Amino acid sequence: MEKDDLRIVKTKKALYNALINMMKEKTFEEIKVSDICNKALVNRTTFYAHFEDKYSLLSNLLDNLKKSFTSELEKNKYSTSKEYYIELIKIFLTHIEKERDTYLAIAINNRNSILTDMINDVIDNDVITKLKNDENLDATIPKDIISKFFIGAVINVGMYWLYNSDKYTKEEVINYLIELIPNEKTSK
Amino acid sequence: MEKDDLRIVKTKKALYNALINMMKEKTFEEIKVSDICNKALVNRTTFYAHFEDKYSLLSNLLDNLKKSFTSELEKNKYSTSKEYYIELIKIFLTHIEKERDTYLAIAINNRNSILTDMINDVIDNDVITKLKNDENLDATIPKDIISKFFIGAVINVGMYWLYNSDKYTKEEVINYLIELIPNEKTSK
DNA sequence: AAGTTATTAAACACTTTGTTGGTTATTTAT
DNA sequence: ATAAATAACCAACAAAGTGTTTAATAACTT
Repeated sequence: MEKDDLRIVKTKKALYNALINMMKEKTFEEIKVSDICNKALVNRTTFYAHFEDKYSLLSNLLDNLKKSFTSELEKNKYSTSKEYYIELIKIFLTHIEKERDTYLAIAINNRNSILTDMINDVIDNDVITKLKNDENLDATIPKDIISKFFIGAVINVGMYWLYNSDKYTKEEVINYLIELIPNEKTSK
Repeated sequence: MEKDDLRIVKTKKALYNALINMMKEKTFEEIKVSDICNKALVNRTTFYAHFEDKYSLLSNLLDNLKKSFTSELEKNKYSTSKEYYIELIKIFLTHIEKERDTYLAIAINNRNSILTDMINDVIDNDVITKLKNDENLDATIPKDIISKFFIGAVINVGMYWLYNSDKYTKEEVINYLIELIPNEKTSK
């Protein structure tokens, strides 16, 4: 076993944490590799043994986030589109609550669209097939548009909530979002 | 007059254009000041005579965009929230259509949240006061949440449309968005 | 057409990056 | 508990990019 070597696990974790904490105070671009290493108490040579550069460090961090989110999403087994969206909202908000520090770092650094891309990657196929089977939904609006609309709205509210966790509880935000998402045109 | 000196106008424009065109092919971080200058046929010393660094160049570019968008928005004199939103959507899509190159550069570089911030800056006060006077709107959902929801959704669809201008016309996208925005709870 | 000022060119110190070779310390597996 | 393996450390390095300065040249304004 190479990857489970405690030293590797320890240094990688230290580097991730250092990056997250610094991103809460500085722009990602202002952060130098040596800054990260100083904060993480890791030698710069060691950094380069594990990551190509700081971009690779950030991208690995986001990959981990994506994996964690994906695995949480797989529990969503609702089939109708409305129920599916509601469950997705709950899972997403719970996820960013759990990983608050990381998401704050991303939000402060204006990298929200990375999240948009990530969530698109994760749910797009899933959502589109779900929407296909949903008879209730208004057929005049293309599914890809609906998906973008929904994802953009939820992420933007989610990121806003990060800064205002004291203003609204998670449950409140979830309820607001559920009320706001486009209703099926059942009358049609 | 200093600022109207043709040489200044010309070099600044050349630098802006060079940046926009390079951002369509490269990451902003990969673009070096000397790259911009080479493409713009401007000496590097001249660059530093006008801008602190490349971040300042980008930020000035976005300021210009913001000014142009703001002045277009000022024509929106609708008072009810629904009408206001519809007009906002039209103005926004027309705006990104006009400035397609710049927005594409921003979108490709994952800097969409800069737009979110910009639009929030521009309309937030405006929208909130409009919503205050709107009796039809469901009072149980806070106005800031509605605003974030709406802005996130519209920007995400707008950015998606940039990549798919051949798939949907502007008018189609506008109509989809109008159908998707949260309806007033007139029944309440 | 004269005066002003932006642009250019070359050279500079400085910071950050990414790499290398040799040494020390930690972990794993026997 | 110890030996073998390998990760982390340290110092030094070349290369690339940044931002500034100086003096000469070119372009614009009135």
